[in-house]
Amino acid sequence: MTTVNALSEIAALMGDPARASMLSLLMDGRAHTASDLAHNAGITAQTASGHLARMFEADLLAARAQGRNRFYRLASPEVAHAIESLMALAGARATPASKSAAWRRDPDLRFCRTCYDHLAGQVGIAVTDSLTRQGHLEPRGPRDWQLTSSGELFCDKLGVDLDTARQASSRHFARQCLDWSERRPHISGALGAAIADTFFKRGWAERLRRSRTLRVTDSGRRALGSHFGATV
Amino acid sequence: MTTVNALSEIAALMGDPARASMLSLLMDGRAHTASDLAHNAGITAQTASGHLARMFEADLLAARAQGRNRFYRLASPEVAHAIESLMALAGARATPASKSAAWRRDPDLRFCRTCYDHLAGQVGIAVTDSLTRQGHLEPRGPRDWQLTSSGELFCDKLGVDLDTARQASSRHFARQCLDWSERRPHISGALGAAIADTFFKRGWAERLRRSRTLRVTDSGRRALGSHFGATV
DNA sequence: TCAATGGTTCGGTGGGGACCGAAGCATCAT
DNA sequence: ATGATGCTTCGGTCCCCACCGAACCATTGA
Repeated sequence: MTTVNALSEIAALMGDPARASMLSLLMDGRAHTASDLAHNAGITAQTASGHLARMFEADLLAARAQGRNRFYRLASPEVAHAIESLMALAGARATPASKSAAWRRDPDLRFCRTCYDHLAGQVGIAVTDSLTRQGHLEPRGPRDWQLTSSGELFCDKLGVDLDTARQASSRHFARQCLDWSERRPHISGALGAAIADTFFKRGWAERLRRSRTLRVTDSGRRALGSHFGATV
Repeated sequence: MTTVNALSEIAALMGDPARASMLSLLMDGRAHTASDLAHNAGITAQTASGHLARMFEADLLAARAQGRNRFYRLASPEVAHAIESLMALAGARATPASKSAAWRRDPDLRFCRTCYDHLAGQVGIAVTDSLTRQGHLEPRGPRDWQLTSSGELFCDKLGVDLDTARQASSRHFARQCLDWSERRPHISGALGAAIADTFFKRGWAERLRRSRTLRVTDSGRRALGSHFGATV
């Protein structure tokens, strides 16, 4: 009886068109802002806020506040699995993310920029992905990474000033920072800043005017390919 | 867009407490009369009739008229799987305190039950674990298993009807089904059904009246020990 | 044929919840 | 400071739908 009630409660949450629309968007596995989800569902922000709070309360969603924004994502692979199995019943296929629309506006800023003192945008994500893919970085806690021994070697070879980075004991060493354009975490903290410094020192990237936008140089593109296996 | 609407419609159907109660009863894989389902859900016959018609229209249920009675059953294993995956979410949400309270009332259900047409609960997990541990079953893709050559031998020795199982080419042969009480996959699909049939045929387990709960016989316990190396 | 039983259709009622306007807080920008 | 932006809370309206009473149809058994 209790399990039946729980079943109906979960299903009822997914059964509202607005909430289903949000969940469907979140099926891309990334985090989206509350206003993004509201706009996509065709409802006002205050209505969406209520929906998101209810789904968060039911552990369907996880939330993370960053600045003025509040990012929501699916709470677990099990949630995605349940949604997918419901979609299978309807004979519908999972919708891949259509990001072409968002890509058009301000492409340079989305490509590469600073996030305070570290790299963000597609380049920041590419660097982070490369480090994790090669086993240089592994998760430590919910919002941090830790550098593996191979990661230390890699950074030394690259010329990243790890000693200075480690002296800033008051700040996180390898922090996850959520990227607002890519909606995925990139590396920040002392290590992220040290990596960005390396990019500047070696002439791989340079700041534009007085903006956060960065220009990736030709040698920078080559470096991204050779050191990080990224084609940008 | 259309796929989102379809998702919300299916979920909304499962989101009503009365309908969820009916679906939960039908999870035993058998057919039940409309009045049976109505009584179980605690609603009048005419209300239940409306619910059943809607779920039938949405292809969640299949119906068969026999005399004055009308029997309803789940339309497909996919429906059962979707319900099971929602139950997994609901079970995860429950706090340990209330969870144990709910399960203390029905420990047998958690121990052994049918999930549509195959074994679930601790016994279902034990069988599945044994098969993988002995190398009879190995992962194939994200949600399937495949039977190894030693697995075929093992099934033959056990008396599992593999030929019939293979003839059901429209359904998955060895599917992973997430168990809501154990939170781990057990084996479903045609092979899962064939294994469950073997348990019934050899008198290792028997259905309890009007429920998904199974009783494991003494010989069943011995068989679990000798064939599957499980102490239950 | 006439009851008895199982199931469905119809009409009216009531409650829950989805929705938005307005207002209140935060954070970021200039 | 001042405004702009993102998110939330509060209050009130409105609509959908679950529910039941009553009547109707179909099958069975006498």
